Order: sequence, then structure tokens, then C-alpha cells
Amino acid sequence: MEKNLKRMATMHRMQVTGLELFYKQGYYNTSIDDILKSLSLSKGAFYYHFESKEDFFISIVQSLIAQKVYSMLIEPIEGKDNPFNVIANCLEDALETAEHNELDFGFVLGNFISEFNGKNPEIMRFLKDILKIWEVNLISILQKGKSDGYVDRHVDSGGVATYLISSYMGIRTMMVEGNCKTIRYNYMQQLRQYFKMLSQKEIA
Amino acid sequence: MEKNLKRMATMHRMQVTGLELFYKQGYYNTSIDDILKSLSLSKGAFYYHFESKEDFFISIVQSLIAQKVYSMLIEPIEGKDNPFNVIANCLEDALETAEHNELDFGFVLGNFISEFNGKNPEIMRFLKDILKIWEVNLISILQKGKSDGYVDRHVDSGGVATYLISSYMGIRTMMVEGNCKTIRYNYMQQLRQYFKMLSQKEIA
DNA sequence: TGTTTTACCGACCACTTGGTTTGTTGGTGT
DNA sequence: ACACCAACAAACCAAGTGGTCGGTAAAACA
Repeated sequence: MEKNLKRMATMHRMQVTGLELFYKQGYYNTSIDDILKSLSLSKGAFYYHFESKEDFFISIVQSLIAQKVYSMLIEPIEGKDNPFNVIANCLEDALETAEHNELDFGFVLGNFISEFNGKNPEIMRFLKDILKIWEVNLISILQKGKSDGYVDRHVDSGGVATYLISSYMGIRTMMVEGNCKTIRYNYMQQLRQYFKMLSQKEIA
Repeated sequence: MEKNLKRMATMHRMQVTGLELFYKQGYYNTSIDDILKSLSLSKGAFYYHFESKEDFFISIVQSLIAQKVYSMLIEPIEGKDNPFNVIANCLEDALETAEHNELDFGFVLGNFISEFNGKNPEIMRFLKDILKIWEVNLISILQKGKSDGYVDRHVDSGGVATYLISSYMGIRTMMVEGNCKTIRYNYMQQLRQYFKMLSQKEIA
């Protein structure tokens, strides 16, 4: 067993508050000093654990964001149930989380993708990878839904997956404009109608 | 006639390249010097015309972004035709514009809303106002579509408007991830299906 | 017990930031 | 010919920025 316990603990603290501030204020608008001040740590501590600000952020993406996206948006929709139900419930949960001002990692992802787009290809790679995993997972569960008789066979799984992710990202952008509850309600309403349209048609 | 011609011209030049750089690199990641360098102008010129960086950006929002959103996303959908057709065509046009790396102002708007959310309430107000105008306009054209017999009477216009804007914002976020053409095609496909669902049902 | 190693401090560096101030200059009215 | 002023140039400033570096207390190891 490694004696890295202290090390890991400190790094993790830095990453957690780092993510919080980066998310709230933006990466470029958040200085390392900001993070260290709110942790009562010094520059020395930071550069002892991380090579650079960029390296630090990438470690956050990999150890925090990736895991959360996985546990909140991917794991919950795996199973044998009707894909439309589990997906809708999953997204509704995420939106509710978002409404309570907690970190909603689907949106965190989209937010950072906007911020780094065209500015930092290195970081973009990591972010896009996570997005891709989400997308692939949605596609596969939709495909399984077809063989299980939940999803109409003519449905374009890739198209639906893209549409789901994008509408979700977009609705989260809209939710910052206030009146979250109404927006969320409207969105879920439209989503379930959309899903009804894609469901396996009964034999007429 | 005022001799403000020179003044207006210079201000406009600053605003245009300002918007371009702010959009490409982000507001906080773009310095005034960046803008001035690419214009071969000096600090003196800038602070002669504008009070501050913030004031400068607000002037861009009001004189450039607002107008463009209006001319690209609002004016084109006014008329007596089937709202679903004109909206779909309008959004498709915007997405095509975006694909050619030109400024797509619906997305510019969403992008800045993300960047300033929680950071600058002053600027947020201006951005949200424009978004609101877009939304209200969509709602009103959908309502008119009902009386004209294009839109099913049970459709929740507000919900659809929100859904339209958000899915559009989201799809634009996705498009930065490459493969724009496929994503655009998928999106339009799903959108038109969605619209079909909301259309006036023929008397069965 | 003596010696590394770990984890951290804090002064310091070169550089950039938004913003100020003090010029300079070419056109305009008189 | 004159003063005048819009429209800019350019040096300058304080407050940050990411990053470096020498030092150090305490724990781990020998």
C-alpha cells in the first residue's frame, strides 16, 4: 500500500475546488491563486502536485468529470427496460440536480467544450472523448431497444442520440435564463412526446 | 449631416473585429490589445471611443448581435406560410452558415450567455433580452399557425419555442466536435419529424 | 540517531491586463 | 493665418498572471 494518501487527498481537494471555480468563473477567468486562496494553500503546493494550469485542468477532466458523466448519465440507462423511459428519467434527474445549483456534469461538459473550442485543442480532445462515450452509449441502448421491441425499427439511432445530447445541452443553456422549473417542465413534455413518436408502433 | 462619419467608421471597425475575436477566443481570453493590434490602432483610440472593455462589449451586443439575430432568425420567419416550413428552413440556413465557419448569431448569442453566466449580470441582461425576443417571436408565429390551420391546436407554443431554441443551441455546441454535415443532416431530419407530429391533423 | 524524502511555504520573476495621461497631428471654421 | 478640436499615438501605471526557486518542518527510512 502506497503512502500516497496525503498526496492524493491534497490533490483531490485542489481538483474539487478547482472544478468548482473553473465552472463558476470560467477557466481563463479563474487564476490559480483564486483556487489556492480558497484552500489556504500556496503556489508551492500547487506546482509540487501539478505541472501547469493546463495539466491541472486535464487531471480534473479525467478524474472528476469523466467519472461523474459516467455515473450520472451512462450507468443509469443501462438495463433491459424501455430505453425511452430510462433516458427520460435520467435526463429529468440531471435537470433537477441542475435546478438546485449543483454541478450537472452533462452541462459542465458542454460548457467547457464551448469555452475551449478553437482555443485549446489539447483539452478539447479530452472533452470530446467523454462526449463521444455518452453518444455511443445512447446509440447502443437505442439499438438494443429495437430488438427488445421498444424502439421502432425505422428510427435512426445516431440521429436520435445526437438530438438528445444537443437538446439537453441547449436546454441547460436556456435554464440559466431563469424560470428553470417551467423550462424543465416544457422540455420534458416535448421530449416524452418525441419519444412516443419513436416508439414501436402497435400492429394497427 | 454630422461629421461623425469618421467616428462611426472607426467604432464600427473596432466592433466588428472585437466581436470576431471575442467570439473566437472568448471575452476574458481576448485583450483589448489583441483587438487593437489586428487593427493597427492604439489604446488611445480605443478609450477615446469607449469607456471600458465592458462598455465596448455591450455596444457590440446592441449594434451587431441584436441586429443580426433579428435579420437572420426573426425576420425570415414572419409571414403567412406554414410556420414549420419557414422555421425549419431558417434554422437550416443558419446551420449552413455555421458550417462555413461564418458567424452564426444564434450560436454567438448562446455562446456568450454561457461565458457570462454568473460572471457579469450587467452583460447577461442584454443577452437574455435578445434571446427573449427570439422566443416571443417564435411563440407568436406558432400561435398564428394555429389559426391558419397549420399547427395542431393542442400544441404548447411556449414549450415548442423553448425546445426549438435549446435544441438549436445544443446542436451548435455539438457541431464544434467535427462532422458538421452529418450532425446537421441528423438534426434537420429529427426536427422535421418532430414538426410533422405537431402539425394539424387531417380529419381522419 | 542521522539522513533522505515528502509536502508545503512564500518571495520573486517576466509578462500581460485594463485603464490613464500626456502628447501630436491633420483638418475645419473664421 | 489663426486657433481649435476631433482623432488618434505612445509611454506609463498598478494590479494581476502563470510559473520558478530556495528554503523548511515533519515524517519516513536507515
